[in-house]
Formats: sequence, structure tokens, C-alpha cells
Amino acid sequence: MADDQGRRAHTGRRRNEEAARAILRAARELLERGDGAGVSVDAIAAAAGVGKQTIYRWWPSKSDLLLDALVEGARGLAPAPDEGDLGSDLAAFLTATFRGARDPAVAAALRQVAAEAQRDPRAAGLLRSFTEDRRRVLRGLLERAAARGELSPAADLDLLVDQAYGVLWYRLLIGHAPLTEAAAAALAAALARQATASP
Amino acid sequence: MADDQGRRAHTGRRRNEEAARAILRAARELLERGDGAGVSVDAIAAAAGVGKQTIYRWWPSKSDLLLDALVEGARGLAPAPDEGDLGSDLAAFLTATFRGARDPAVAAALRQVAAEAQRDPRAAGLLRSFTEDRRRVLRGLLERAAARGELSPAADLDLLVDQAYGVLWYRLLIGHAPLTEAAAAALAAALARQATASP
Amino acid sequence: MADDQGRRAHTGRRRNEEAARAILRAARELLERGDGAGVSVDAIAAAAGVGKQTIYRWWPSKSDLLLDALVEGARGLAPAPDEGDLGSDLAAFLTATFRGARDPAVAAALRQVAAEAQRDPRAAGLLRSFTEDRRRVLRGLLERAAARGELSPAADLDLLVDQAYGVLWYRLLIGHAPLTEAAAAALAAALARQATASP
Amino acid sequence: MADDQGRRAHTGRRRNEEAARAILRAARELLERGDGAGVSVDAIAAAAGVGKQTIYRWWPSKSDLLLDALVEGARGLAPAPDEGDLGSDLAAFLTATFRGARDPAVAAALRQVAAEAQRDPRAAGLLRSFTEDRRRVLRGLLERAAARGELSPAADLDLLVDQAYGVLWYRLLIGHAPLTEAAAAALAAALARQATASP
DNA sequence: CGATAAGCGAGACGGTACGTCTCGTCTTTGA
DNA sequence: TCAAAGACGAGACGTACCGTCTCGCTTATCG
Repeated sequence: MADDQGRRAHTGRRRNEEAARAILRAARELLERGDGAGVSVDAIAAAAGVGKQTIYRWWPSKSDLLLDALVEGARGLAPAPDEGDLGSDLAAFLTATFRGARDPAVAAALRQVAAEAQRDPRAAGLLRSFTEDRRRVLRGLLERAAARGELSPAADLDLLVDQAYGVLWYRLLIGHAPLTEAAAAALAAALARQATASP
Repeated sequence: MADDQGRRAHTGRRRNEEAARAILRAARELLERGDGAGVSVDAIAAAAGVGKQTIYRWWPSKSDLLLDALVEGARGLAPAPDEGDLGSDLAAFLTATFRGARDPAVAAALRQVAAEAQRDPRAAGLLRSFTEDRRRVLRGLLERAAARGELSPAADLDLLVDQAYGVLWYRLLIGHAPLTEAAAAALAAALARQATASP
Repeated sequence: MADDQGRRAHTGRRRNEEAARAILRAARELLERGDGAGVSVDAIAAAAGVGKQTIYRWWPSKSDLLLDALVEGARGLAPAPDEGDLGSDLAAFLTATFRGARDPAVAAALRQVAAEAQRDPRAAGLLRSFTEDRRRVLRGLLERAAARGELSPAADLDLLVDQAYGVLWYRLLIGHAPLTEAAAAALAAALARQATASP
Repeated sequence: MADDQGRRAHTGRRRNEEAARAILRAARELLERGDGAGVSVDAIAAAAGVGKQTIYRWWPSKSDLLLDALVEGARGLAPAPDEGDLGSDLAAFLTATFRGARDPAVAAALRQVAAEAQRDPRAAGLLRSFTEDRRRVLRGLLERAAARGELSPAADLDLLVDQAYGVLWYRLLIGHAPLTEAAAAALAAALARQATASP
């Protein structure tokens, strides 16, 4: 399906990065296409023109692959702006983050990985470290605002982070409301108000 | 596994409520026991001493069963207090809600159902309506506070609800932090501050 | 309501003999068709319109299935004649036996099972007991001749059996010469001569 | 596994005979060790401390390698004696042949190659020419006896050869009886009797 | 004597088949 | 007359091999 014209060149005993890329691309395409249908490893392998073992050589399980496909898609999504103002920084960050998660392939991958994580401890670990990383970025943004004295002393940074990503995941997984930019802006404003309000 | 001593009595052509209860009980036990291992319908049927068809007679799919097991466990958890004060109402509600979701069987069921919902549209619908119901309760609480004039005109009730349940689900599914009562209280205070702060 | 040509009727909790028959039939057809190509379980399942698990429910491994397909095909091949004369009894038996083994499906099954038996101890056991059974029939024929005093006292019945089946298997597996009826007759005559010759 | 002390010296652009020998040795060791388990090319390569390609450079397929390992082991086993007497010549030849095939590595190789031959036409061809060669030796022995006038005019030389090797292969592949020297002697005597008996 | 040719260990690659697992549907049979 | 028992079709999972390919190295041979 992916690259029909021309076989991939072998790379001998070295990992074939092109094959790895084809796998990730196929994974993302299938995630995007099949709406939550559940993507099979066989399908990914076939779409990438790859033996199944080549997938399992580099990714210990389907979850790892999906997470990588997701990270690939989410690359560069969260630059963590620093404009000197909590409100605008938050708005910029959450808007970008929501926009990234709105990408169909990214959204599908996030959802599938989250689903795997509920069954497979290994997937849970992967997802945990992925989210940990994202949390740290947002927390850094908040810490800079705190250092500038913008936040009320009562503000709980971790709880703020939980609220921001909580809304994201909640909407993503339940699907009761879209991840619009307006929603991101409203959430940013609300969190800024909460963080600056005196107790 | 479940009811060793004594066979269940047949009830003729009427639904055997005792069997249904045994199924739910077995489901909850397996959810609780198998830490995220993924519970199979066959396992539930065997544990309940029940034919698989008896399960599918009353629940159209595994997700429906798990959701019922969950609701069974969560029964009465959300009384939506009305004490006349936003802060204490929110604290009471969130504390009770977090406590309910902390129950191992309830947590496991929520996680499994959420996982199913990412693949199966039917499960997604079920989860959606389940959460919709919970959202409505919390929104009612907020609306009453608004009617009492406690909220800033800028407060976005739906967004507040998303923040509250977002934190719950986010912690539940990612597992980076526990659903303690302290967390519930802190969240309640933060949301109250946000809702009452002037823009 | 075993309706339209094609679908098999379910048999509920009982083994579906029709499905088993379809599996054996498909196995024999594929054995016959694919000249030694090696028949896959998936192919058999697909050809029989059956889930793979249904095969593995009744046959613990591919070898068992192939052996059954073979026995099915070889049914009634070895009536062990008793006409009161060693020469004609042997000729009749070997001719019938060779004719049976000349059937493409039977030959293919024999060869495949023999191949499996060289790797898989379980298959080896199966093949052993299959051949044991055939040996016993031929040995009975020889014993009756011995009881009639037709054999030299020096005749070694087991060795005669080994010679007869040895030629069969040797030709079958190496393929250097066909299992013609003339060959069976010549072998019968040679063995009779050997068995009756005085040391 | 094979050569622990010291790496093999490179031979530059010349074929490294030592590597070839290590491969054959590893193959024979694994055949002997793994009781019918089925020896993989990867395992042989690893045991010989050799790249897989080095195997495929010199042997076009696994069967070729196994057959070579076998021939290596069976070297000099079949001198085709000529003592001027059918009985003793046959006994000497069959005893030596059975003894050779009793060697665990030789037996395993013969069995594995025979197994391959049932699936792979190339392996079938190899096995065929290997057996053809052995047949010719035994047939030569018989022809000399015939030239000496020892055989009955009714004797069918090819059928005698088939019986001798048939018993060998039959016992080897089915495993119902061992390839003892006593069996070889008995077989030789029986075949001599058959060949000399008047019709 | 330096360039070149080939063998070598290593191991990734595309493929095929294996045997296991679970889902949701179906029918029989035991109480 | 139900419901337990469990077989069934479907299809994904992760593993084991096969025979091919390329890399980076080493050594003999040839210009």
C-alpha cells in the first residue's frame, strides 16, 4: 500500500531506517483511516511491506509501536512558549497542544495506546513516561510564571497541570466535546484565573 | 469459583436474578483481582457458574456488562449535596466521587470500559451516556450555586465539570497520582476559587 | 434449518461431525493437490470454512490431523485375505496395500506424516502406532500360513513384514520407483520364495 | 560452542576450509544432540561461530548441508566387499551399512534429510541421488554373485536392493526396531535364501 | 607494492506457518 | 422449560525458521 514503486534497498546488518519509517507511516495511516477499529500488527506489516518480525524486532509490542507512531506525529507540538505572561503563555501552549491532539492520527494513536495501557502494564509504563514528559513541559511554564510572582501562593502547580491535561484526555477518550482552539483558550483563561486568584 | 456451596435454584422462564447477580459479582471480583490483566467473558461465566449465553442474554456485549458491574459498585456514590455553599458542596461531592473511584473493582471496571470504548463504538456510547449522567449531577450542583449568585458571570460551568472529571479520569487512566481525598479537597477548593474569581 | 448450500448447521455443544468431516476432506484435497508443497493449517481451515481453533480443538497438532486424513483415506485397504495359500494371500494383500498407497492423497499424507514424525515425537508416536497396526495385519497373514505348515522353520515373520513394508515406504519416500501392482506381485513372490525356502 | 579457544584465522579471499569443517561439525553435533528436535540453520551458524551467509555460500540449502554432514559421517562405510560368496558379502555389507546408520548423528541426518525431501523437491533430488549411489554399490555386489552363478534366474536384483535398503529406512524412520548387527545378519541370510531359492 | 577481489562474522530483512487466545453466536442436554 | 455447557467462525497475537541481502573487516593475489 505504502511504497509500491520500487523495493526498499537492503541495509545488511544495519537497521533499515527506511523500513522503520515505513512501519510508523503505515501505523499512522491505518490509525487515521480505521476509526478506532483497532489496528492489527499484520495490517501494519502488510501496509508497510514488511515482515511482521521486523516490527517485533524493534518494538517489543504493539503498544510500543503505536506510542512511537504517536510521538512521531506529536513531534514538536509543544514548544512551551515563554512570553512573560501567564495568560498568553498558557493560551499558546494549550492551543498548540489541543491542535496537535486534534490530528486524527495522533488522536487515534493516543486513544489506542491509552486503551492498551489499561490492560498491559508495559503499555502503561510507556504512556506514563510519555505523559510525564508532557507534564514537565507545562509545569516548567507554570514555574516560570510563579518565579515572576504571577501566581497566588495557594496555587498548586501539579493540580493545574492535572486539570489542563485532564480536560484534554477526558474529551479525547469520552468524546463528549471537541478539542477546539476556543476550548483551549477558555481553559487557559480559567486556569490563569484560578492560579492568580487569592484564596 | 464464586458460589461453591449449593446450586442456584432454577426460576423457570423468568430471568434468574440470582444468576445475574452472580455474574456481576464475578465480574467485579475478576476486575479487582486481575490487575488490568483483561477479563474475558469466558472467565466471568466460569467464575459465576453460568453459561456464556446467560451473560449475552442480559448484556449485549462485554462492555455493557463491565459498565453494569461498575454502576453496581458505584451505586449511591453521587448524592449531589446541597448545603448552600459552593465550596463545601464541591468538596463533598468530589470527595465522595474520588472515594468511589478508588475502589479497586470500580477503578478496574472504569479503566476496562474506557479501554473498550476506544475500540468499540457501542462501548463508547455506553461510556458516553454514563459520564453524561455524572456530568449532569455535578452541573446541577454548580447551577444551584450560580442561582445563589455565588459564581462569577465569567464562569463556564461545562468547563468546570470537564476540569473536575478530567482530573479524575486522567489520574485513573494514567496512574501518575492517586485519587486521595486530599486531592479531591484541593481540586474542589481550586475550582471554587476559579468559579468565584472575577475575570 | 440446514439451509442454502454452503453454511453448515450448528450443533450446539456437541462436536459438529460435519465440520470435522469437512476438515478432513479439505486436508485430503489439499494434500492431493499441492504436490508435497506442504499443507498449512490455515489453508485447511480456510478450505473447510472453519476456524483454526476448531481444528486444534479436535486434533492436538497438524500431524494428528494429517494422520487422521490418511487413516480416513486408507480405510478398508487391508482386508488381510485368507485363501489358504501363502503366495496368493501375500500377492492379494500387497497388491491392495500398494494400490492404496498409490492414491495421491494417501501417498501425500503418508509422506507428510513421516516427515513430521522425524521432528515431532508426538507425530512419531502416531505414525508408530499406525504402522504397528498395519504390521499386525500382515503378520497375522503370515502366522496363518505358518500354522498351515507352509513356512520354513527358519522364516522370521517380523523380518518378512519389515521387508514388505520397507519396500513400500522406501519407494514412497525416496521415489525412485513406483508402487505398481507388478512390483507388489513380484515382492509377494520373492517373499513367499524366501519364507518357504529351506535354510 | 565448537571452537572456544582462539578465533579462527582469516584466509582472506580464499575459502576458509576450517570454517566449512566447523559448520559440518556443528551440524553433526546438533543433529546428534537434539533428538529429532529439528536443527535450524541459525543454530548451526551460531554453534559454528559462523555467519549464516557462509553456510549458504557453500551449501545451496539446509538439505545440502545436512546431506553433506551425513556423507561426512558415513564416509568409508560401504566398501562393498567381494569375498566370492553371496552370503558373507551381503552380511558384511549390510552389517557395515547398519552400523553406519546406527551412529546417532548419521541417523539424525538421514531422518532430517528424508523429512526435508518430503516437502522440498530439491532435497528430494539430493536424497534420491544419494540413495542411488548406495543402491548401485549393493547392486554391484549382487551382480558379481550373479556372474558367479550363485543366484536363481528368478532373482530380481533391484527388488533385492529395495528390500535391503527398505528395511534400513523403514526401521530408521519409524523406529519400531533397532538397526542391530544381528538384524543385518538375519536380513542378509534371508535375502541370500530368497535370491538363491529356485522359483 | 598498492589496489582489488573475495571470503568472513554478524545480523536485519520479507515471508510463511505455527499454535494460542478471545469475541459473540449457536444448539444440545441436564436438571 | 430454562440455563449450563461448550463448539463454532473469525481473526489477531507473538514466535520460529527460511533463504537473501548488506555491512565493515581481513587477507591473498594481480597489475
